[in-house]
Amino acid sequence: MTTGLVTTGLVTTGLAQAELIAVLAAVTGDAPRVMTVAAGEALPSGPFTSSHRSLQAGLRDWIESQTGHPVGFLEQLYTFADRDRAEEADLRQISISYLGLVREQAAPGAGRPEWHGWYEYLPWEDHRHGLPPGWQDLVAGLNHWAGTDRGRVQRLSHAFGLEGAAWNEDLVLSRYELLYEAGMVEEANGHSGLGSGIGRAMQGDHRRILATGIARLRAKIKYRPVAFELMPESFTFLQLQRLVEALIGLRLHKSNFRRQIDQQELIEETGETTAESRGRPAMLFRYRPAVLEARALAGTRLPVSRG
Amino acid sequence: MTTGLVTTGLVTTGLAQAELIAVLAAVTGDAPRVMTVAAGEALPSGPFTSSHRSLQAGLRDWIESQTGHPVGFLEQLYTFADRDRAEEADLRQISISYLGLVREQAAPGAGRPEWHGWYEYLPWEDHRHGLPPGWQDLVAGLNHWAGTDRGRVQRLSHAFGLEGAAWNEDLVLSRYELLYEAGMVEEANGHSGLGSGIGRAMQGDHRRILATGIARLRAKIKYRPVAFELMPESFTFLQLQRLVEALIGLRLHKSNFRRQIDQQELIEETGETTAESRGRPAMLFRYRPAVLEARALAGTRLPVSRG
DNA sequence: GCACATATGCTCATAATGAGTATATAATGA
DNA sequence: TCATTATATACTCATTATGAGCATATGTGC
Repeated sequence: MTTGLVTTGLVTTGLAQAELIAVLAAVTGDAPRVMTVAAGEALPSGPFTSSHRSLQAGLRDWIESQTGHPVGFLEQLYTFADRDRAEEADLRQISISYLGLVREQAAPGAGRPEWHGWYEYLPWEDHRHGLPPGWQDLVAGLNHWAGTDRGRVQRLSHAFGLEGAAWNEDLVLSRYELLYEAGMVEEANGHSGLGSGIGRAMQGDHRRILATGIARLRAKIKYRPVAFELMPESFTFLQLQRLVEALIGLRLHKSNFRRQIDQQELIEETGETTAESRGRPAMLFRYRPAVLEARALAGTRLPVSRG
Repeated sequence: MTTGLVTTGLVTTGLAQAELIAVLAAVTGDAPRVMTVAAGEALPSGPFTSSHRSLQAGLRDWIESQTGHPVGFLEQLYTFADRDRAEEADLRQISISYLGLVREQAAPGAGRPEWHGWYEYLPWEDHRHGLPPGWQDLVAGLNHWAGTDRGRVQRLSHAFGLEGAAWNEDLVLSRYELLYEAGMVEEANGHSGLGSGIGRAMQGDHRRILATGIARLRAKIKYRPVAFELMPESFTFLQLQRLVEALIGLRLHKSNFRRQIDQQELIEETGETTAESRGRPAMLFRYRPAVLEARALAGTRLPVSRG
């Protein structure tokens, strides 16, 4: 193959150590969870070679064997190679990360992978009940770091919704990176282990990868009906709403949420109802996969000229 | 590091051959272009090792040395590893692809990389002047392939805007993949080289990667002001519009486009005007990078409850 | 029956969008 | 000079989408 990059002396050989890392998400009740290993301190990962035909296929098989449930949705997140911890000189570590959605969590029998709540690791991301605990300190710490630096102040305002800016739930990664820069997460200080940082730490850059996965999911849920990958077969409107709220970390307006789902015609009544809680029983719905592709990619935001 | 993947016998070693592939885009007049090597038959690529601190930094340096212009925007696209052409058994080929935006194309002196129009490779993607040439044959070929298969017919309708469905400019990759499945691009037939397929072929899966890059750019332009990365310092409204039209392959409504740009406050007048063409001279504008982050991420499409 | 709780439906002001029309300002040439 | 042409810029208006609040329906528990 003709390559342009070689001629510049950028590289000599392309050998690298390849690794897969998975952000596996599930939702239990109103708690979004992620699959972990190492007692909740790492995302599941492992080296990658050619025993499977494709990255995706291998990962899918593995996840299904681990969780006991099929992976509805599996998407590549990002490939990291910037680590300083290249163990051998001239041999690069490449980590390919994936986001997967699982309908239910496996029974945690026999030392199997554990599931932990997202917001243990990123507590500042949950705004469902107003400002999350520790918010004052967090903002104070960030402001101290920013000082009078115009650029830093602006980045903070934008990412954390300060000074009149609105909170944008999608900016999960920006927020983590700012906290890292500000030295307010444990990982930034070489895992000093003093419990000094905000939220529970993870090994290496795994918490950063988790943030990448959550950011992707929060963005995706707005134009693709991925939420149904996490729901049971039939569900009520409120269950669906609670799930979406759990993922994006915000409360939604009830009847407007209904209206939006309604007019997209993504779901249909099963005919049955629930009588679980006290109030009026809710109708049960099921997802209509037939229209999946056709709808759900609505908003273009460009003034396209028709005719 | 504790790994979960190892225990399942999925892998034994993680050694792989790593390669970088770049989709570099520029726009000349109203023609979007991509940088190529090998006489227009391949995207620039090369092996990757650890002589640079990060993937991104190395690629950036290299691009700037090649094009003579700084890369305004550089974003990872996708990592491919599913190729069957693993040259050595047990040694995986991993290709990490990037999308980069360049303001001007380099002077093509001395056998340097060439720039070619996107739509040479993907002619069915340009709908600025109505249906592109060869559209009838393309649809006929696809329909022949689909036959009476419900699934295929629906995928075609969705991706190509047939049977009442609207054309969605973002579905570049889906369209290429359908054409590949239908055997209507040369790459699907092992590069028979008969000129049998639609559009100009590329080596390996490079045309697929190009489609991935265009898809990403078309999607991104709707919520991030990336178009300015391709514009000169000052420009008129119409120039900006023509550029966006070139990228998305559609015509836009003039005054609505103005209004949308206007109310986002992304640009400001320079005070000068052009007198290039016959009509009334247009005002010149410049981009306002200060508000870049703050605006431009408008549409959430979720009924968030405020207060 | 009554209080309560939840589900579902309706209204309404405001904003965003798609489409079209009107006016302004230049070059060009009879 | 002055109509013609071409482009730029500014308004208008119907339709739809969105955010917010209120009203009604239908169950449980006592």
